[in-house]
Amino acid sequence: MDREQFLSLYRHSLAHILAKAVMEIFGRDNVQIAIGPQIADGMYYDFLLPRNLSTEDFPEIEAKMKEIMKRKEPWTVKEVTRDEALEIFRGQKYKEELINDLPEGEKLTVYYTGDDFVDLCRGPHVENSAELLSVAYKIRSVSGAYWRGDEKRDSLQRVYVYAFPDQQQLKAHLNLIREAQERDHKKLGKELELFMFDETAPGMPYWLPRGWKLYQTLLAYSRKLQEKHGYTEISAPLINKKKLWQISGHWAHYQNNMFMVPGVAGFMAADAEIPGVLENLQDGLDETADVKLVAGSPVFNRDAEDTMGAKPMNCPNAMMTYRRTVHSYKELPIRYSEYDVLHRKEKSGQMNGLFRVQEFRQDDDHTFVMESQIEDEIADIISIADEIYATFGVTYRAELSTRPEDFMGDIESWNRAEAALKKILDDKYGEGGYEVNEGDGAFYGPKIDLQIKDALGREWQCGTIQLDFQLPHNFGLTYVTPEGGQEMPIVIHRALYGSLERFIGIIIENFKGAFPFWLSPYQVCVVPIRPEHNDYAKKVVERLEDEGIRVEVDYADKNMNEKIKFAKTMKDPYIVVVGDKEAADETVAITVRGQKQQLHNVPLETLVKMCNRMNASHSLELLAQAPED
RNA sequence: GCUGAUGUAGCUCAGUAGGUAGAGCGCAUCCUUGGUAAGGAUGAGGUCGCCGGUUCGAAUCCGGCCAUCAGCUCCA
Repeated sequence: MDREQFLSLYRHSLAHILAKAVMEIFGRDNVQIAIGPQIADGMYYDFLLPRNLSTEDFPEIEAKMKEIMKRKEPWTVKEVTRDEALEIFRGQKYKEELINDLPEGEKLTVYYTGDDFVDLCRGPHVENSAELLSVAYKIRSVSGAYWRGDEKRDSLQRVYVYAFPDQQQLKAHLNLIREAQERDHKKLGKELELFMFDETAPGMPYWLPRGWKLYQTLLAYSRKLQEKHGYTEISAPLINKKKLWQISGHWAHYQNNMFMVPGVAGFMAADAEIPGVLENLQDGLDETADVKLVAGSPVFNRDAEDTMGAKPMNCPNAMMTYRRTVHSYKELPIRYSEYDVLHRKEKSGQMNGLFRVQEFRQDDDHTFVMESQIEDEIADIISIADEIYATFGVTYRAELSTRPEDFMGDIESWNRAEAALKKILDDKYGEGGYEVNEGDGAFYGPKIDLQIKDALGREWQCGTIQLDFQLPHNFGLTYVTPEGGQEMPIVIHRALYGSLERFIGIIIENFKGAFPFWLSPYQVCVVPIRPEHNDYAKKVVERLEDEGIRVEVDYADKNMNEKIKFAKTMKDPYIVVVGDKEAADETVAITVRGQKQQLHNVPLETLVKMCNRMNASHSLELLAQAPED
């Protein structure tokens, strides 16, 4: 048996033990058991319980599991028919549902642990609970989870358990988690003074001076790259009247995710009480409240014509920009890139540092093409993606999502578009070199998603390339064909960083805050040893700044160790110390981040050359010695 | 939105039989004039997330709200 099979065997078995333990603690008639699969670092089991669990329950459950294993009960497997299974699990509504959903005639297996616990399961399992005694496990957490992942169905309690073959491996895993916590971008963002949040603007980052330098560097890189590929940048209003959102379809489909500036219908002439006010439209009609309005209060009306919505996406305004004038087929493709601020209102509990915010920018683009240009254009986009991701040292994989059932447009266009996308992906990654999610595309067109993999092996969806037949239609976009007729262009939406905010969160964790030279907020920190060296330090700073190198310096009259400590805390790539010797020779002493040995007697011009070289090549590695030439 | 948890000085955190708060770092001032990660002394700094309740008295107990974290669901 290989490791994978072994892991699967005892993790599944342990899930049964967990379920049995919970049933014994709460009484079997008070517990509805759902499902208990294995996951990457252990397993979980979902329960419906008479009360909510908390961390205080963990020791009792863990002890009960151990107690059950110590009974050394035999496990027996039994093949049953559907009716027999329904009899066995009578009263367990989730099990009954699962059994009823299995295809007619399918053989079912049930596993008994001792003679008082049985679970529906494909197996295989251990033969005796005693085999599990050596396994290391620990309850990780409890969280809410919906039955079958559907928020309209029962809310269950999911008990997560770490499970490994032995204590050592469990410990190693806990260390990996600690490593991930150390890389946590929320923690590093604070330490490195990159960004902050305030409760008055949930999910909306404040970019601090250092973080903003990083942000601007990313933008500059994207701009420069895209300029080479024929992109032109635009900027458009952040809020538009509801009319625009009605045309684009956001008013009907995305309103709950939009920040609104409601129109004012007027002001209350007198105090009034309005009964039957719903807190949330989606909550149904059961919970209403009375709302008191005092005289003079404005009466907001979201349905008023002058209601404005903050844009959650750039597309509608890009359509407006295209529509400004008549376009010839000769102009296409037209590529409008933009980095405007977007707002998306999230349900509370969805925010997560920079990974999930309510205000962000994308490296967005809308390219207007003729159908015949799709293939070349997307190949070009992918070549940009290759370059960007390689620059950050991350690998990625592509996923194709195809026509859903509720698609819009004619099926012929869909087929041709999907064939074009497939051909590009086949050429690029080889057949089968990418995943296909049948029916997972947006209703307005098929899409390619790009998932990157970071230093800890975690995957993130960043890039997305989507074809759109719907918006050009809604906005009545056309171009003039060679024959003088009118044709609708197809729009390609694409972003490669995805959101700058999320991308920065990812790279903070990927690099553990020690950014490549070209990306570092400050690239060089100059440390004059004594105030009398400030003049020379200033000369060094000016020389570097002339070259566009980001430099910080501390001229204060204090111990140089304090200055060095600050620069190291901030993970500046180069710390340049200047004293008597350096001032006399016009050299610098460089401390390279992550390297103990310092570089002495480096001519100032050599330092300039080193910095320029790394900036030009966007290199991932820090030059750790002065180059020969 | 759901489940669990958290919210004390700028930061990291102590502080419960309920009696109006502490440390380290950071900051300010002075001394130290220094060659690669914390020199020394003194000092300032807190409506204990917000609102309400219980109590003679609440950082501490109870309720509501807000924000954040780990997940679920959704997503860039």
